[in-house]
Amino acid sequence: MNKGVTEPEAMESGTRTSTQASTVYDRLQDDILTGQLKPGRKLRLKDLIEEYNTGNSPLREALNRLSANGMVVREENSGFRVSPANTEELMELTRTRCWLEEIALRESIAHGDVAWEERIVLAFHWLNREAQSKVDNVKHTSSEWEDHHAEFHETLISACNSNILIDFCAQLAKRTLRYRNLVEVMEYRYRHEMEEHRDLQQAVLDRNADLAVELLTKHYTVTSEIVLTSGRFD
Amino acid sequence: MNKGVTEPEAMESGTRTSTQASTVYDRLQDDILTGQLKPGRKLRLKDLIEEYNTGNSPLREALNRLSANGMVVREENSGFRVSPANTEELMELTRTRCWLEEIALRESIAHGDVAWEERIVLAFHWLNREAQSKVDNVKHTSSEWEDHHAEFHETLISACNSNILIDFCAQLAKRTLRYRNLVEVMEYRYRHEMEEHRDLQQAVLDRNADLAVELLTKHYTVTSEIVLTSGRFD
DNA sequence: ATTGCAAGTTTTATCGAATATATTCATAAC
DNA sequence: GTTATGAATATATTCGATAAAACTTGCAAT
Repeated sequence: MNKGVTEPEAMESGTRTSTQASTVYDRLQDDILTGQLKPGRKLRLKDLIEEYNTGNSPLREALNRLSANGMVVREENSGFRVSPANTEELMELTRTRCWLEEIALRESIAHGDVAWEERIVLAFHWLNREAQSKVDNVKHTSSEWEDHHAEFHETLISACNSNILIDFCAQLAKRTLRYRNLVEVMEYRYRHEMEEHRDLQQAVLDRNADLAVELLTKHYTVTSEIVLTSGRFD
Repeated sequence: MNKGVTEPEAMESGTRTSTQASTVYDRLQDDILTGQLKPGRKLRLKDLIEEYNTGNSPLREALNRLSANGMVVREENSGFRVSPANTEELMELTRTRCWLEEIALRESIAHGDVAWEERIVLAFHWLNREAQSKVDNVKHTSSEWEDHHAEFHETLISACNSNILIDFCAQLAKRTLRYRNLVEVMEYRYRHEMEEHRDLQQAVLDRNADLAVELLTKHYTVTSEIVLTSGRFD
């Protein structure tokens, strides 16, 4: 509109240094993960441009990034859709996640230093606290708890000495989270997760790798099974 | 221009059903993997538009996809560059690759069926044949051998029952290949790779998981070390 | 010399329009 | 009824131009 004057002007939300493609990427990913955008749903460019109040190019760039991460599938010459969800994929995700996190956890336990232990203690503390406020019926967005939960699990494997592996695990965690958010019933969360996390943390701090791996694997497997029986996808 | 008649017209290369963004994606990836585009190199849009004879949008879409795969790094508001290469990353890649392929190989050996065995035999045959023609000084593009090589390793782990894991391994393979292509001296290939592949194949067909894993791990580790001592990155 | 600033230049990111491709719908032939 | 055909419509992809941001350069002050 104006060239020389670069009016700072009311900019939606103070997205200073970030690019538009990146913010719409974040929002899209978030909406997919939280289940706002349902699996398999066609992503019509025109609609998204309206919905996310952005332009053609940034939107397409975001979608292209998401497609490389498996969040979205690209259909050559006919646009994009949210990657479909099905039982088989959740099982595959869980299986693979157990394999990868086992390695990452063992390596972390073998090489983690004191600072790593401290980060675990802190992450557990925050998770616990959040869980407590949930029990006490304090208003909390479920996403806050999810953030702390993700943070806790990330911290456990953060000393594995491979950022690539950490990144893979993060991808698996995200894609799994989507399934959890697809089942409406939230009951499944009120099982013994607090105890599970406590025991897991203890085993890790004790450097008891075998036990820790067993607990972690069971944690993921049980969650997956609950989700599988609670929800119908595909 | 014309609608009903779809004039074929001189179209660069017969890109029928594929989109322009995808073809430039393939070419870019190829040029990065083969080392035509050196690590860390700035990717100026204007230059690439010329070089790849394409437009702004498809190019940016391709770059965005590549950035999600770690082939290219995005620098918010200042474009793209080829991901830098350094000793540490190669070591991390190799380490991670050994971990992941160990799992994938063990699973494949545990669950692979007869068809899988046949695919291995075939893949090995083609690789061997290609290697032979190399020894005989028959003209061969190095990429042909690389294709067969990749195919062989992919086949070994193809029965692991997790496409996600297979995909991760493929990513690691690609990113490792780039380092191999960075060292000009090709001598490193003329070691006992043929024997290594033969022994590996044998162990796999014998369903001797421990031996197979040992051979595979050594194969990757040795290659990595040779590359590390032959080339200087970072 | 070094730092700070401001115009000018280059490069990136985004927009709006044009083109190519897919999809739908109606009609006709079997 | 089912399949084939072709216009009409919708949608995706790409182009060319504009705006925004980063980077450079030159000059002035310390």
